[in-house]
Amino acid sequence: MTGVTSRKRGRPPGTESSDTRDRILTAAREEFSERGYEKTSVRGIAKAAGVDSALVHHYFGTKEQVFEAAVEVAFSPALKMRDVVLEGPIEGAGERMTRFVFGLWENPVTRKPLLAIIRSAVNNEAAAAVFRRLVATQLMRRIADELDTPDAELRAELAAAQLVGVAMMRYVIRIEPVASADVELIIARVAPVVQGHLTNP
Amino acid sequence: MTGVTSRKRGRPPGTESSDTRDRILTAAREEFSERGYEKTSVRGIAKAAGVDSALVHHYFGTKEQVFEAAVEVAFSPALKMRDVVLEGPIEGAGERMTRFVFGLWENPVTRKPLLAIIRSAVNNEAAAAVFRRLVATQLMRRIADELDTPDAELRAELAAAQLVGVAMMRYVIRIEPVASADVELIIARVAPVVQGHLTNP
DNA sequence: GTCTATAGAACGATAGAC
DNA sequence: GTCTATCGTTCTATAGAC
Repeated sequence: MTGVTSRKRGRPPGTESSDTRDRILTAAREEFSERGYEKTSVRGIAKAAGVDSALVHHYFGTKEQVFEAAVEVAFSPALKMRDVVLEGPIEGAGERMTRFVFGLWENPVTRKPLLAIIRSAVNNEAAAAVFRRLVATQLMRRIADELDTPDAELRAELAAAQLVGVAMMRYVIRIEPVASADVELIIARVAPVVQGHLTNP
Repeated sequence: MTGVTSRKRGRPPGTESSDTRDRILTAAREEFSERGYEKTSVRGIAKAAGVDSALVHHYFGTKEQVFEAAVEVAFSPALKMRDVVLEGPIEGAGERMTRFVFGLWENPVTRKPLLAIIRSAVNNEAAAAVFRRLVATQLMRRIADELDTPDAELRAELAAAQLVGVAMMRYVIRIEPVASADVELIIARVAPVVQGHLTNP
């Protein structure tokens, strides 16, 4: 017997194992973010994680369930964004929102699930649903609730569209010069546009 | 002998056949635009065109060459855009550019190759190269040449990014309410933003 | 010009041994 | 918990008959 307390013996159900699960998730994020849903294979994830492909199915089930588990981490920072944007005067909401989004994209850790979602949502309906849930229902609608303008939801989405578009050009397709431009220069030009979408007449 | 003039006999080389080639191209555009590069199969294109898959290879070679032939039609209207945007006073360039782009997207015929390019460019490097050639080198750079502002190229690309972002939300991912909003309402909000990117201080 | 047939490879998923 | 083995499917691409 090990020197633990007097609870039930053995591992509690549902916690399963060591770090293998996390290694698979990390590998899955890497693969999905680089290749998108269709081009990523369960076998490729398994090889990158140094395990057998059957083990991936053992932990997560189908390929779609692996994807959902891999991108789930993108939701907590995204939900934080709502608070960040709404704390402080409305005149600064555009800049706070722009800075927050570029902060996520510039950080290699948070960038991966975002890339995975955007690369996959374009060709896969399940991933598109994840994208919609992330951008629209969870985020923009709540921000729109705080605007008392007509077309508030549409405005919030057009603001988001500017950010999504820059992300596409800079991080996904990598078109120059926007792909290599200093991020502060981009923020300086984009933040007023986002602000304008939210609050201009 | 047919009643033609006295040139060489038979069909000139390179023109090959009737309308089969066009039927394949139309089917290819349909498939690539709906599924993206990876999920589209040569067999699926062949079936949609009512021919054998080997015939597709016969006409175009590899799958990648089929793709290039299918999206080639997107280039002539895009090149026309440069002229449309630059004819007339610079104060109206934003609206002309916005109207032109939404005109392409709202027309089901021109929408298909655009969808094909954007759905494919996100996961396929060859398609990404097509996208870059279309958006950046052919279009935005030339428009930037006409602006005598600092960061002209970056400005032109941020303007394009707003349009790409709206296209993603409205036509690719289909997020509400922007997916169903009246196009004139969207143009009214987006055109000033595009104009601002191009000419604001 | 259009097809049949097939080579050769990769895929998702499962059953079951250890 | 981890792996071997394998089933059934689908894919690109080519060779070659008609």
